[in-house]
Amino acid sequence: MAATIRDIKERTGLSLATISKYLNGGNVLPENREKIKEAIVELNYQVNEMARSLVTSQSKTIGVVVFDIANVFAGILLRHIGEKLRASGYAAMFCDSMNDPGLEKENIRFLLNKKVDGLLVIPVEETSDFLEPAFNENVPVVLMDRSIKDPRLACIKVDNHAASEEAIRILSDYGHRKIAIIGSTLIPTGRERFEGCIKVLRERRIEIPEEYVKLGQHSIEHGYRSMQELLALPEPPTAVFMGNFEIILGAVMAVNESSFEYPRDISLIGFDDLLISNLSNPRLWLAVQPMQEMAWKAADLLISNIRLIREGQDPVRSEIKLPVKIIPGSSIAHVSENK
Amino acid sequence: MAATIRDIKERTGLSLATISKYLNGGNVLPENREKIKEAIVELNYQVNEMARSLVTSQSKTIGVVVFDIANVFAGILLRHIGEKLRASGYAAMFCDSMNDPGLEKENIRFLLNKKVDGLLVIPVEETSDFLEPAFNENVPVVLMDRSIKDPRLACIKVDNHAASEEAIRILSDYGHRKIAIIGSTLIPTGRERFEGCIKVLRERRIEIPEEYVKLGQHSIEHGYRSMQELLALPEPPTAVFMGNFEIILGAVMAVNESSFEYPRDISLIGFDDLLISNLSNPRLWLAVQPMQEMAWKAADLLISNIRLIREGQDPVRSEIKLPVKIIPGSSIAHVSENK
DNA sequence: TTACAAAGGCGAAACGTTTCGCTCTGTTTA
DNA sequence: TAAACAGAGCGAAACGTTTCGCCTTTGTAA
Repeated sequence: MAATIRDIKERTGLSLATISKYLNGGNVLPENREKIKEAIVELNYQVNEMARSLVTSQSKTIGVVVFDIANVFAGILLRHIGEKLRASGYAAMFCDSMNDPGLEKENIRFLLNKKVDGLLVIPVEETSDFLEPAFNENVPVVLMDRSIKDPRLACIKVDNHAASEEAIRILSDYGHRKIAIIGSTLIPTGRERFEGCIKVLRERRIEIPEEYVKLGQHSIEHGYRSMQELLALPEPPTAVFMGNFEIILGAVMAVNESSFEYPRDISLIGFDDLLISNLSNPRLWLAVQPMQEMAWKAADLLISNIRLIREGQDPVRSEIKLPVKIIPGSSIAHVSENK
Repeated sequence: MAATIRDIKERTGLSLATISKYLNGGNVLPENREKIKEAIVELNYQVNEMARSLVTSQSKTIGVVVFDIANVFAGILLRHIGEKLRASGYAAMFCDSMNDPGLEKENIRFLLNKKVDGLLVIPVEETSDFLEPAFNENVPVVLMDRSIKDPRLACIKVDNHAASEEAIRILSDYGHRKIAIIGSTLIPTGRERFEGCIKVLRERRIEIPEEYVKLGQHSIEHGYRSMQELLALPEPPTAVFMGNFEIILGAVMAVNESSFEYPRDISLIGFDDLLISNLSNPRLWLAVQPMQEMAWKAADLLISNIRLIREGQDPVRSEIKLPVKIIPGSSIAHVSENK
């Protein structure tokens, strides 16, 4: 049905080798170049990527495995990944791990069978066992957002620790000493953020009572409930650090429903930009992650590692931590002495 | 490097044909079956899908094109699509159209070149021109959520019109006659919902002043601003219909920040479930879409059409409208006579 | 014991490219 | 003027499967 390179051969009288050379950008006499061009148009010829893949053993396809595809953070990352890969001629095959390590492992196998040239992963699992098949088949892997300790892995992430240190420092500089944290230690990024907070609180000798620490899921629900509980305390905090997008959403919802007003009664600073940055009123102080940069760097690194491996060289296994920018808002108030 | 079917041949003394038969579930003597199984394990053999694709001319890959991959609605649909395709041995290649018709058109071409077996599309464009290349190459297409008038297309969507009719009827049954609508006529689903509302309002002879109609983007921002404006009117509405998830998010945010309380001062009903359903307090009345059913039906239909085409039969081009369920909440109050 | 059918196995061709090593032609260099 | 060389083209092999038509074996019924 579809035209092949052989049909072009018939039509132009040239050899397969020459036509292939043309298709791959090699040197061909101007005269023949024209002939081939013409034949391609007339026959509506399209390269059969399957055949090409078979012989080059490159599928020009990247497997993308995300912890939760319905998550906004993941979605935005996916957008930028797709963009970048596409520009380099790669297609993206996605698999959703649904926060399930078992499924994640299956995803890797599935994609490896589909002969992806490389893997881009935002992992659920915290050890690298599930990536063993990829290592065995010499398929390069680049992690995003969440790193795993393994010398065979490269990772592009964000400096969560430094950013949350900075956030707490800001609250403290405004005079706050009753600081609560709503976050999660269930995932690595959450832990890093939490540890950053704690470090500065220790440094500045700010006590943090147990009831000011709200650790749970990175979910709207956790943000909402935690904020409600904090506001209901006999001695509520004067400032709250909110560990991610969903938590912010829930927590701000809770504040708005309550009799508290921010920043008058409570100061807020949060992690992740995404949608709400220019919407909430008053504007929130936010630690915003360089989503596009993270995605692009990861895609670039993966593609370059694929090339390196093909050329027999060693791939680059660096862990890169991108800086997080803190954007000022109007959600933090100075604390008067007596508070 | 990697083991091939030939290595298994060497090891077992069987022919390629027999081994292939085994791999594809054909009948093989128990004795040989064991031999092959053993060899596969020892050699760590994996079928090379590229070679298989070349000869069967099936890539076992579906192209999925979404209007905006960072959109929560799209994300949830993607999750269910991936799930279903996966279970049938198909991989999903995603492309993000970023709400850009030009990019959408490119996406189709790109995926067709990658030799996908079929296309699943939530379209940006409202005419089918951009799908012409798929029709030419006889690649089946199933639309989701948003239909396009073209006899060559199948579509699985939701009965937006009926659902919003129902929603307005409920508000009206509670006695409301000052009903505002925040929605969008920029996309087909938005228009269907809007028309459903209008139909019932007409039927029941409920006047709808211009300032009660807020049409814009399906965005948090539009919901937020519109609700603010509605509440600031000299004669604000007693009830508001909110056209989608993002609008609900923004609108509820605006209500919570205001001095209004729902349902006391204003009644609310919204379209789309997604995240907030069991969170907002008081609970919202919501029209929830059967996301999983929509995704699964679409994937099933596409796969079955792929089979039909391969067998030389005509694919099924139906447009299926799934019913939307309205889930009661506590966000609607009765209106007293004098209002 | 023969005949026959069914089951299982086999060799070879096919799928549509890329690539290696060779040849030919014409031009530059010493 | 001969030697060296670059540019362009070619034929054939290779990539790793599936599948077609044919052959062999085995078991069963007549």
